Amino acid sequence: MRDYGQEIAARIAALPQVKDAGLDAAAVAEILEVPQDAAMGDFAFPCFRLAKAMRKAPQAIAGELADALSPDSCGVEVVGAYVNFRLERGAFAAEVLAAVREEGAAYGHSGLGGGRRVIVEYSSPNIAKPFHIGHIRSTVIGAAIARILAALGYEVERINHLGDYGTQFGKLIVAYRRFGSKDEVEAAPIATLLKYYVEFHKQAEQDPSLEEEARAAFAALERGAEAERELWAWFREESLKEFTAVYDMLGITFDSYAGESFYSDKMRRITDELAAKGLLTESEGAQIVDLDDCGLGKALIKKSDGSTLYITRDIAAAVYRKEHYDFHKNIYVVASQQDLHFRQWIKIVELMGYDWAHDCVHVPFGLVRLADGAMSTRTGNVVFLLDVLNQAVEKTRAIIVEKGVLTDDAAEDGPAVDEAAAEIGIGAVVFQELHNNRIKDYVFDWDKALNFDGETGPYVQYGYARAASVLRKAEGMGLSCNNGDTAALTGDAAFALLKKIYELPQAVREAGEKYEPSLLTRHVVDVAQAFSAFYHEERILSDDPTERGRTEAKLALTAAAKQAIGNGLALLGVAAPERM
RNA sequence: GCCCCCGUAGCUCAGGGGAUAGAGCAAUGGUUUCCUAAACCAUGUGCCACUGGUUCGAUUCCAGUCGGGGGUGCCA
Repeated sequence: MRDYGQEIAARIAALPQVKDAGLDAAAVAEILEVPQDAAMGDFAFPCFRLAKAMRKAPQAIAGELADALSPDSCGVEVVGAYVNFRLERGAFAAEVLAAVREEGAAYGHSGLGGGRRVIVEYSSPNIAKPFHIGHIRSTVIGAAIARILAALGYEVERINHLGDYGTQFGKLIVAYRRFGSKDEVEAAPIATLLKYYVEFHKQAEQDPSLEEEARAAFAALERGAEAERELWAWFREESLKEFTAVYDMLGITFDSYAGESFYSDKMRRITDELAAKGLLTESEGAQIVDLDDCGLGKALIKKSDGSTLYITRDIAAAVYRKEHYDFHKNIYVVASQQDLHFRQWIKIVELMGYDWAHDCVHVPFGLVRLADGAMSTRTGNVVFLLDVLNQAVEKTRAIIVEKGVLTDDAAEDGPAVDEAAAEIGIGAVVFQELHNNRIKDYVFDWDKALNFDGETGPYVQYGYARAASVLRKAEGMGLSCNNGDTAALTGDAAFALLKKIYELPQAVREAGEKYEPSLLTRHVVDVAQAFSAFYHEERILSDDPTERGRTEAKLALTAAAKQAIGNGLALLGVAAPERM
């Protein structure tokens, strides 16, 4: 597809006045903007920056540039210090529709990545603890980033760095030995293990020696003690079963579940290497790397009892991944709380002499709170993800039944209502998670989570379903959506929609470059809003033979809007129902 | 104490040197003999936390202040 912004930038940059001012096409493209008010035009070039070099008022410069440009374009006008450009609407429509039709499900994708390998680590729950609403963030944001990068032509490796190691397992082992029961665990693994975990902390408050005992149990596990190892493996296996059910609901997959335990035998090498490179020093009986000079404090590598900490595991994991995958980028979708942790270990890897330290990227996100305070598995103040998903599905089912369209329309499909309720309800939860800047903290609110009006997943899905419905009817009427008279698409609503569709690939690219799925989510909302406005403003279907060319052009636009919305939703991991 | 992030409409949030600062929710009014009303249209609100600096121009960049959150050695 043509890049209109680049073309206009090139034309401006070719002008002698602009050349003399020292601006090349890339610099002009950087300055060129899209006016916030569409009435101003489609692209705008502000002339303020030329004022110094040309020693003239910006307004005068704008007039001069417009005069120089106008012989080969009719869509140029001057407003104040801006040169505004207007696209030729019919030709633009033909260009965009052809591109979407040709690229289909790959519209918005590109070869930017050139097949370079990128690791995305996400989700990474702690085994033996249930998924709460806080865990949805890494899971859903990470999966979206992975899909977006894959669409941009990177070879993506998805890693679930399971929290399947550490002192917490010492706690569980101690708890299980003190008051656990095998039957109870097997009946409901995560709920039971969580109960033990909570009970452990309650008892540890009375008897602090339990903490010591737990540390000892983990130290034994790390040494490879048979009994501890067996219990640990059992806990891991049982809880993984339950996680898989949630991932299935969300449609999320991984290429590797190599978690912390996977690196348990790869850490000796790291601590040896740190010592050999003179980075390790002893302090209060523990081994540390002193990063005070970089303003990063002191990083604890090895505890005084000889066991390691997660920073050592992260370094070992990074070294392993570089050797095993030879990544171009190694991306960690992990809460912003761990910012210092990442800055510390990435700095340590750099000090070890590995220049690829700079290819390790922490992609942080803000935390989820409840109205009555921080969520804590330990104290039981939690909202479970499964409950949220189920409630969203149930509410959706109620709406579907109330509306009745789906039950009548697709009664012969039988499970159509179940399927749609799942797609829409879960889609709503996922979509909302991807709607805001990931760095923002937020307070979980049931009413908001179950609101399906306005800028929400169901709103976007509804636009998609309506487009699908129009296209189904058109097919029944023997109308095509593959051609038509694009002069029918020069109305404001149609043109606004075309521009949003045209901008989708750029939104995908920016979302990938900034690891910020919300940029894509917002754009998909824009496309859906533009389609809704178009749908209301202009009647699409008509059986008038003299109107056929115009009707088919509108159908082509409807098909393109459906494709753009569908492609965007697919990258976000939200289903696109054909009916709702 | 020190470090990091955030502060924009009643609420939830976009925007991010430049043309009158935008959406959604909530509120009010309107739109269905017409392609799905989970929709569309209309109406109102802003010392863009504060103070200073850089700039032709700052809500946007820089410094400081205040407010909120997070982190800050034997959890992850």
